Amino acid sequence: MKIGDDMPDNQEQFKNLLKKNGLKVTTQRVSILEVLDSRPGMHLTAEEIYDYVREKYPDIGIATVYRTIQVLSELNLIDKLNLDDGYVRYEISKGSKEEACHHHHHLICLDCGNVYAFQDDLLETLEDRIMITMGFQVADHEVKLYGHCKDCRANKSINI
Amino acid sequence: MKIGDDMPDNQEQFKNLLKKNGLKVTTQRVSILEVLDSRPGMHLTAEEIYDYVREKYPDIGIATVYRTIQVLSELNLIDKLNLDDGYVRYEISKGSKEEACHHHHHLICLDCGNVYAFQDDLLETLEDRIMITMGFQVADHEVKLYGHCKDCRANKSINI
DNA sequence: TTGGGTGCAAAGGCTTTGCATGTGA
DNA sequence: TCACATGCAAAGCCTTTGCACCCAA
Repeated sequence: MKIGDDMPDNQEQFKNLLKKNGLKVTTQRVSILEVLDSRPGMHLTAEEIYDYVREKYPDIGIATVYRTIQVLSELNLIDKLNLDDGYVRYEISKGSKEEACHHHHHLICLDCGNVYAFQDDLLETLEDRIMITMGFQVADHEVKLYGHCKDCRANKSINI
Repeated sequence: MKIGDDMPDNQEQFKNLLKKNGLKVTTQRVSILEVLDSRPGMHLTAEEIYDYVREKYPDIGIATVYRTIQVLSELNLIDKLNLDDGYVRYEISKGSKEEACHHHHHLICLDCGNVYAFQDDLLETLEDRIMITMGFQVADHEVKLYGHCKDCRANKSINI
């Protein structure tokens, strides 16, 4: 789906979700979700979201962006990512209409800066072992693995 | 070792490390390291470090604390921990005089708030699998697992 | 109509920086 | 001596908040 398409399905679901929670459907909220929804896998800062929304809706204020981000986060429509660079980043939540299947585990390439997700099940083994060895029951996780992605590693070996 | 002891070994090593890097040995720097060194496993904010140092050295400024934290971090003497509560926390680095054996993986108890470390080797399996399935070579990690620690789980079952 | 939402600007809160003074080597 | 370190205060920067106006329901 191209950026800028109408995406009626997601928008309709979003509107209903807002109504269901006693929140109003506003142009601002829809525009912000649209920005995030049309850029899956991108990790945008509030400022970046603000800039994208202003392309279509120049009068929006940054405060509205922050407030909407909070709303979207509470509705589990977006996930937070903190790369410790002074910005909190957000991306559209992939699975989960009902349950929060937050995927707070990322591979961050030190070469190209791309951020990849990886499968939950790889973490399950780790969390099982933590339970066995430490008696610690994991309920949620935030895992950031820094390294070199497949593509960058391939490019490197070419350059040698 | 009690808080407040002299810890001549670590201090001496620290002083040499400063000199080796062309940095001056100052009362402030030694005091700040002492605060961290005498509280292993505690995760102190800059403000908390500032408060502890002022007990012995009331004239220190918060800017010096921030600048010294940066120095200690560059010398790999302390590790950063970000719990996303608006503060960056620091703890004395355990291993590693030479190599940075940063242990950026923590278990954070949602009940008591304690922060535990766990063994590196539990992550190795995960990182091996990431390489196999994704072709991503992990170089560093920051892993935060939130849940319920052994003690809190024990206390809970008593209370039922 | 009307209460929640928005835009603007100001305030908050952690951290960094500029600058004159202090001090370790 | 003198370059680096410090203390103070101001500034930076991201984010939140107060308030009057606006608008979806």
